[in-house]
Amino acid sequence: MSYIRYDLTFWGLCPGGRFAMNQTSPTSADNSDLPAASLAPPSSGGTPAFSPLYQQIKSLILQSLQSAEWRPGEAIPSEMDLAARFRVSQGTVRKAIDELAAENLLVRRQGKGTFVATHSEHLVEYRFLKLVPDNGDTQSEGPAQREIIDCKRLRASAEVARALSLRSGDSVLQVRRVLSFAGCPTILEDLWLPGTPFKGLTAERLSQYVGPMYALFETEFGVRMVRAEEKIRAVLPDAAQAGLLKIPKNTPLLSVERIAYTYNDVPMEIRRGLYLTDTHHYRNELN
Amino acid sequence: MSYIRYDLTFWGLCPGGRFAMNQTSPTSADNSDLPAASLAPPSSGGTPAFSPLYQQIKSLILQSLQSAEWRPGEAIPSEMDLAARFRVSQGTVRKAIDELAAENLLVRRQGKGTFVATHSEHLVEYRFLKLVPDNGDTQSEGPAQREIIDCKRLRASAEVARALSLRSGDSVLQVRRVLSFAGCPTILEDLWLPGTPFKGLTAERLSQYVGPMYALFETEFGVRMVRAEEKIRAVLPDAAQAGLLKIPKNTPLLSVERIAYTYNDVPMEIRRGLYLTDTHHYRNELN
DNA sequence: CAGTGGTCTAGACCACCAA
DNA sequence: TGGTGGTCTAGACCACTGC
Repeated sequence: MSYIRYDLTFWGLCPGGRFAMNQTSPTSADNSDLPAASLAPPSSGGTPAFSPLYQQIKSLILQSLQSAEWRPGEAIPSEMDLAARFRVSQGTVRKAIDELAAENLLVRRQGKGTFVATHSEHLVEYRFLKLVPDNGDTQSEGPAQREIIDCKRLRASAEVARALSLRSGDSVLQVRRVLSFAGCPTILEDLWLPGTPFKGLTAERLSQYVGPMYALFETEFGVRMVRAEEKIRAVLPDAAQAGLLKIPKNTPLLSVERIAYTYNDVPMEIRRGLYLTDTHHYRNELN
Repeated sequence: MSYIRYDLTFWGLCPGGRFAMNQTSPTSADNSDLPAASLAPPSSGGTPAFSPLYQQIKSLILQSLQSAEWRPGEAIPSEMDLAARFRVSQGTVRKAIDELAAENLLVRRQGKGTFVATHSEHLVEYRFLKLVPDNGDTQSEGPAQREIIDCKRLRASAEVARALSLRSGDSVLQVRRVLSFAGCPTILEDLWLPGTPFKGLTAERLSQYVGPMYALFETEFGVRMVRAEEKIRAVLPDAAQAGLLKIPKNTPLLSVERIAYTYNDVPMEIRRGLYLTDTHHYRNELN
């Protein structure tokens, strides 16, 4: 395991509370039986590297998520249990969980517990797909029909390698598929996955799986997508693309280039979608 | 003024704390000198209408923002002051402010205070504009050159009226402008504003003002945009649009239809942008 | 130095859920 | 009925800012 950023000791860099003490002269506090990674001394150069307790707790919870101590859909220990485990107050654990819930890594359910977020929850939950029908009625349209056009292993181009933090020439999986709504081809997607984490992924498994692709990644490969960035442009299709979407060549399309990340900002997927926007639109909310 | 939703009395609908009491038999608690709107009895039908104290505080703060008791850029009273004013603990005020800060209505600055968010802060802060240069360097590109093409008053079409919650035929202001980066026309915007709140807005004032348009709305008309929704499509320009952007007619463009809202989800602007995406892209983050 | 937001604790009670 | 998250309070101390 790797140590998290800043100190994990409870050695006097906490602003208040019962662990607070002189900032510049840490004493040997009662931290003999703290969780594993708590031995890095306070960083002694440059920035003070002050990290509040709840951030350290957040990092510890994050590590447990990463190491799959708790799996997607499962409940994590109660706030009181975690408070006892980390030897902090419930309020501190609560604040850590609050942030993780705000980032959609955890889901709180009153009376039941706190659960690891998952893409498999509601079968029609395409969390990262922001294309919606113009009438807004996602229900009547029903789930998308999916057709795998292609699925092959190849060597990463320089561009793909860079985006996925691989070496140029490493094995990657390339998938092309078409999504249709009400029989109408609407989305053409090309995606690239790093070969190693997705060993064993084939066109058959992709075709047979019911539910979002990210749910399959979770259950079959233990890869949970947590966050994504998209770059959107307007483009015209080439001949092959126009053919697959069954549209004239001069039809403008939305080009959506996505990079999806697992925990710790590790990129795990590149996806380039071409969206037909005559009956659908990309919906976004600004705050 | 209008009463906020649910009860504003502290009459026994608070789950815990010193005001907690039997939920079904509110007594005459010591609330003789509470803030103004605190006389609505607990709603006695349908849903229980339970609203936590901090939500009620949040609503009260929101009212003060709406009524311009504190103006954009100004500091609001300290947490302790607000706690005294509302007769709750600092922690409760803090939670209310936390949510408002998360919604970008307030900005916290440690050691200084809590401030009403504003669009005029950093001169180059186009908060709702997500178009960025492909190289990511927003600085080198510099601020956009703006040219007002047209600015006139007319009667609202049915469509515009509906989106702005006006009556068909009400006065609206229509503006067309072009934004250029490094001399290159990149964005063509048409926008519609309700006539009454923006009485006195002219092409001259738009041209002369330095800074984001939303900053002008704030300082000159007291209209603060808080939130927006966008619908994005790929389109081809018509002849006039192509001419203004100086592009061939078959250039695909991003069509970005935005509705911007003030406080309380009141729509105050429709904006339709055509974005040229050969050197720029629309950047979005998914969580 | 005083004032502000930020962190932490301890303890109480409430709403919701499942058994 | 007991356990979980949710709310509220009171009090302490810390970090940051500006006078």
